[in-house]
Amino acid sequence: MEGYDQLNKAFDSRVRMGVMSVLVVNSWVSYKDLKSLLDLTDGNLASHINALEKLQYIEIKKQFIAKKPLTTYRVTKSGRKAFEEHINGLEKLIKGPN
Amino acid sequence: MEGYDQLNKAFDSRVRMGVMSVLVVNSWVSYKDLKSLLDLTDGNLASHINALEKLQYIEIKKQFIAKKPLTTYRVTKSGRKAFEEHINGLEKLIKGPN
DNA sequence: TTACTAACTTTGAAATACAAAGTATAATCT
DNA sequence: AGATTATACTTTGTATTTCAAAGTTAGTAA
Repeated sequence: MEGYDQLNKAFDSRVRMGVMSVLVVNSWVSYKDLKSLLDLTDGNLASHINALEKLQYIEIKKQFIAKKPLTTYRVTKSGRKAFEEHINGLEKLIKGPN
Repeated sequence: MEGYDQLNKAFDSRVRMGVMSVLVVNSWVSYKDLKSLLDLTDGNLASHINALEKLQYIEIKKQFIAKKPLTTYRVTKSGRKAFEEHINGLEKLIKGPN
């Protein structure tokens, strides 16, 4: 099974796939935007973000903008690498043998 | 998030991705082969196969070959469709906006 | 001071994952 | 005949994960 062992357990989740997919193409996306983009509850988003942060796949920035708190996220270098590896595995799996 | 809502929860698993990937390109693959291809324990493989069968994504055939039991699996039409939809979602996610 | 917003955290229930051990059936060995 | 082996599960039990709902905190606004 070519590619199978390149699949990363961290991305065995629709939500985490969604978060990473957003973050690999957009830098510093807000909590609110992620929540609405992926249509999640607070508890759910927070726990997935937490998991990705613990793995150091994403990085967090907290600021006040227009006098309101704004938390934003971006993917780290190793997060990007891990995600690419996973995608790579998926592509191999999907293409099949040939 | 283009593609995000095409992701199928049923395939939020390395093992089920593996099983489906094998089965979309090979018809009637045996239990034993799946187990060794994906390097799984019996309990684990059986439960994932069970889940896929309940969803009617795979179909099971039981025979005796060379006087030994042989259970084989193939993907169903709707399983193939569901998997393709998922892959489609993944591809959209991965390609990003552009 | 009360209400509101962003962003969490906590709690708890349900679902999922997984290994280890046990089971059923038929075949083969002694 | 009795024991052993192979395939393919099923059962059991634990650990992990997922998720919603409710609660929390800090700053802002009326």
